[in-house]
Amino acid sequence: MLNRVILVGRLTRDPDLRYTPNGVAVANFNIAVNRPFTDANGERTADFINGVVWRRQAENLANYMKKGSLIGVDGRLQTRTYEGQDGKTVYVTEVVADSIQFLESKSSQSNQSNHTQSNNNQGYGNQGNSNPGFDNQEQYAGAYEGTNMGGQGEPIDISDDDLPF
Amino acid sequence: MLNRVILVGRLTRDPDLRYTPNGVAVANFNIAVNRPFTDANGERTADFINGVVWRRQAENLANYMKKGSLIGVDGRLQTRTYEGQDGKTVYVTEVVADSIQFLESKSSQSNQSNHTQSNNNQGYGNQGNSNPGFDNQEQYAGAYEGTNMGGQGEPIDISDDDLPF
Amino acid sequence: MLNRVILVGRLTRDPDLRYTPNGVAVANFNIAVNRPFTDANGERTADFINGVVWRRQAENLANYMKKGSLIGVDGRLQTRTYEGQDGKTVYVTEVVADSIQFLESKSSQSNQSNHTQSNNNQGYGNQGNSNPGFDNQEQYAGAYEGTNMGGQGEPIDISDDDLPF
Amino acid sequence: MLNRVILVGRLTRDPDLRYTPNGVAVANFNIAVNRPFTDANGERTADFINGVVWRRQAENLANYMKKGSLIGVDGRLQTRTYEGQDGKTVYVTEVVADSIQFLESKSSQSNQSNHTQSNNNQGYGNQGNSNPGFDNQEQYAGAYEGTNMGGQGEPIDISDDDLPF
DNA sequence: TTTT
DNA sequence: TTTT
Repeated sequence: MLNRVILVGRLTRDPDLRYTPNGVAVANFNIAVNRPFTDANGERTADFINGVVWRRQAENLANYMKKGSLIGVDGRLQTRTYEGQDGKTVYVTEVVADSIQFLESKSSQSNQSNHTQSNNNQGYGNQGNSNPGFDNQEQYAGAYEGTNMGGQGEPIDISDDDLPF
Repeated sequence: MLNRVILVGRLTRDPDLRYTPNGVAVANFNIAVNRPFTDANGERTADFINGVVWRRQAENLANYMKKGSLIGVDGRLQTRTYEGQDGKTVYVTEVVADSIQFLESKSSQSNQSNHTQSNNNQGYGNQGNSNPGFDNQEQYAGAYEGTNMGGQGEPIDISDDDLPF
Repeated sequence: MLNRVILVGRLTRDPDLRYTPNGVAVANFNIAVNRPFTDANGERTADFINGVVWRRQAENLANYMKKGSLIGVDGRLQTRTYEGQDGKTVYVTEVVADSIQFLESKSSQSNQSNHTQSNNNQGYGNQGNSNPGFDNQEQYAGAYEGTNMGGQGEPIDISDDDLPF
Repeated sequence: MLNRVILVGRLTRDPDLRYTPNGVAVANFNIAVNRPFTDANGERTADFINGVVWRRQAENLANYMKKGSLIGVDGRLQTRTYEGQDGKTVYVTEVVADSIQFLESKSSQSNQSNHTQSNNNQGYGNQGNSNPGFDNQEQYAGAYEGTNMGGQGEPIDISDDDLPF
């Protein structure tokens, strides 16, 4: 059934990249999407939305985006439940991203310190081919991702083919 | 910021219509949106998504749709928190509908009993004018709503103006 | 870049199914999407939007939907130009469907004559396997398609696996 | 009926701001939306999509965005026809924007000359109140618009209330 | 348990 | 705490 979510927002923390036992990359993230209106107290508010993305796009997200980065997300809304530490069922609603567009590169962001390695994706030698044979149409969605390493303060869309992996 | 959700799904229960202290109608609902694929066990699964809709559309939803009805939803994704009965913070993600399209009328549904009044919207004398001066553009979104009282088993889109209130 | 279109509308004519020289199925269609408001003369109007869909979904669309059928479309907006018969450039904007949801089956529609074969998809012996090895993720999108051969006047979502090809 | 389009792209020319005889602002624009894949020749291609936006957002678009600016668009797909100079009917498909998000301000763009007044919105004394009483919910959509006059090369979302008109 |  |  029709199920489509499109968001533009800022990462509220660095993406959390992990690998399944089978070596498939998956990144969890949370973005703040500012509301177009102020609340009763005249404060601007935001919605804080959880998302998940898989495979190469997960790795790209973790490698190029960090807390504060602006991204566009095109995906589906999914729900799941799990048992909380207190034994109660917890209900989760999150966006499973089909594609993520980088609207602002790390290097175009101001408070660039880089002495802290906030990137939580270090040293998995098998990243490059953790997803062999990923040559179907879904790949194209992956190419939504753009990035920009030049720091000229401007988002650029580049193809997956141009990314360094 | 861009925040858009579009869903087609079936109500998992009758819509829950209430009124704010100021007399503004608001309906909560939950829809099952079938996933386009089967899970690991070959089972078709669904996402169960909560939604909210306001004013006239809330009343229309409660009046014309019920558990099992198929609807289309166009809205925004919002998050909020509240304190659970155990004092813990509960996180809620739900769709705030800008417009709802009725894709199947009550009368076109099969197990039509109608001896049970499952409709939980009875006898609020102020419904009709609970939203005076609602004559702005947002009204047009309201007109997304279609309904169909003839029971010919076919969705019809009609304007708010054609609805009996 | 983000590019997403979601529509619900009725086919203004039977889908036009063709095959590329390589045997890939492609269906062109046009849907009327009713506007949520009336025009200056109080008339309800519609937008008439062209769409294209590929492969198995093209065949399903042609096989199960016809003029008047209600469908949901999730896709991308694309533009192209061609040279008209008068030598002038013609600009085309159309939706390339990633997935199509059948919201009303042929059999649930009223003026069912069936003595005319309005279906323009006849006798291509190779349909069934015109797309061998179509077993990637894009397939799941295909499973958005539902159909309903029972004629009980109600849309049903079934998996591609349940379709007779 | 459901009709939703979401795009992120760059203006291919300066927005064209005009006023109706009644003094209502309307801006036409065209954006290039890069496709996520390369064509048969390995070239990256784009779709060139026409859009329209009304009232305050039209004025904001013309005042703050120019050729090359990156914007997000949330709207509806509409079609219309007109008679061409050769007497033939021309079919137009365009996006009517409900809201536009500024993802890059003029000042954050590099080739900033500003000695040419590319802004085609000059001196209409009635702009400020061309839309009296525009204080309904649709206004909030207007607040999607962000801009950024500081030139720090970073998109900012601000409320309509913060805009200098 | 929040971004700018 | 789930629809068909």
